[in-house]
Amino acid sequence: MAEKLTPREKGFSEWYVDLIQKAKLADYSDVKGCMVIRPNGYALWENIQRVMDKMFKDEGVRNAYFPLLIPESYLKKEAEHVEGFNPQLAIVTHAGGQKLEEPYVIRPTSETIINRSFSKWIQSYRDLPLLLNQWANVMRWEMRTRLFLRTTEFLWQEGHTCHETEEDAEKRTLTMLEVYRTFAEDYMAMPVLPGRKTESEKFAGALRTYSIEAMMQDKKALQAGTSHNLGQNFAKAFDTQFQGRDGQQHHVWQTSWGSSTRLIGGLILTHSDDAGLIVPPKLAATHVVIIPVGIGGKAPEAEKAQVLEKVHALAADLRKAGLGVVVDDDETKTPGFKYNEHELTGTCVRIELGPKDLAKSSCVMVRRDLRQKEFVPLDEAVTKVQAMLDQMQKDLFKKAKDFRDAHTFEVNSFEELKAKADDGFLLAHWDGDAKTEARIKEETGLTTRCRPFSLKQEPGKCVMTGNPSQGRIVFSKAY
RNA sequence: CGGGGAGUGGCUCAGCCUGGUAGAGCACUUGGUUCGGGACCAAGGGGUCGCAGGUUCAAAUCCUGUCUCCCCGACCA
Repeated sequence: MAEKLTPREKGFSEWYVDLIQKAKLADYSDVKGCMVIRPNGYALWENIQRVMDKMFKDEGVRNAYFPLLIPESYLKKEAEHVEGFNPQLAIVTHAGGQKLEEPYVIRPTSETIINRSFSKWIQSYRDLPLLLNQWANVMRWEMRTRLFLRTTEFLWQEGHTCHETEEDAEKRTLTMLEVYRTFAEDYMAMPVLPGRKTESEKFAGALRTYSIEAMMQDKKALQAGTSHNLGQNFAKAFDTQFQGRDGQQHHVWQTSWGSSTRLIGGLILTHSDDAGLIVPPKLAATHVVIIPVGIGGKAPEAEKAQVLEKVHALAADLRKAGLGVVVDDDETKTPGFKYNEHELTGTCVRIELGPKDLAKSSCVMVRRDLRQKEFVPLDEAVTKVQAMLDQMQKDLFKKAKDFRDAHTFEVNSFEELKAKADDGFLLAHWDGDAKTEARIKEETGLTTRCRPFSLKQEPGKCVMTGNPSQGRIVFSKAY
């Protein structure tokens, strides 16, 4: 007997692309490698922005904006940086009907142009720390693209900070990594491993790169955010100096950190099922959809009016509680159609309300991830929805974490590593040699993700407290 | 750039082998009946079959060239 395969089992990639298009999150564009983010998809981004922006501000970071175009010479000032990004650049050579004397690069990231400003703004240690963030689009000409996960143009935030000491920069790097960890786990319900990247995986121009790594439902890793300690590399290239407490000139110590619309891809790949999208309540634009039933065609007008009145009263109560509520009273569609439609687009909770419920002063509630009907008295509806959303947020995280833990293994030999190459996260010892890393990738398709560690919040900063993997590094196939 | 696959109404695809001037399902429009898990019936609108050559009385179909897209790898958030 052949088992019936679910869409995800048949082809994870196809399921993913199909879901994004069916849920109306995004489309392919005619512009190669670029995507069109539709309102459903953009709503997720807006919520990510809203939450993250608040977290940044709580850390003392302020928003600013820098130009899209960067003089090519700026990029060339930092040798590793230009070498790393060169193959991925889109370059503007003509403008105003003329060939430009110096081409402009469409930003792949903004360290260089921001440092140009930093070097003008910073005079003294009193100007430090300088903590900036920008919400922007960037462009990287990738060989292969995938909706949300890797597109030629993408939306992101990039934070850039300047500090007086190396220690301050390192603390900031870790603090922002912790912000990403918190956001991923507490809001996206996506468990992540914070850790340090290897030399070969590090950001071009950085001293050290840290990342958070998540596991998707196909057991592949997704780098969901990075935080770099830039040292003085860019400060030296752009001559960003300040007069220190000792009266001497010093180069600033810098960090940069970024996360992108890729997070939306991570959200989908972590939680969604064969019925469609599942969105953690804390990031959902629509928490509740109320579907009035028994209101079509020949239903008595009085009954219909009664149902609709109750539905709108309930919607008002839920909105008053701060929830995103949609009433789907479209009479041209059947309830069954609507159930499927809202499951596809990931509405967290569905409420069905019809004459039968009205008679009992109750309603039917269904949590998106469980899809089980529950009868709830109308006067308890609001508190019940809130409890359901809380529980759903927790359950999604737990489910994802259990999945990751069940697919994380310690391996102690190359043979074992190779044998388990498709099984998830492999914690292995590694001699630190880039050649070994390259050979393993060549032979198994595995890449190093990060060397995990724990982070601890202390007043005003965040510090590394230990290595839970006993010096092991995470190998995994990755997006 | 290598290895696969595909280009036919808005979408998914059949037709191609064995040439005869284009079909289905979904979606859309109109009317009617429906409406508690993707409703049904009827009537409509919409495509010169990726592009360019060639063979032929005749090309979606055969030949040559070309472009594009998707999947797997190399690059990468």
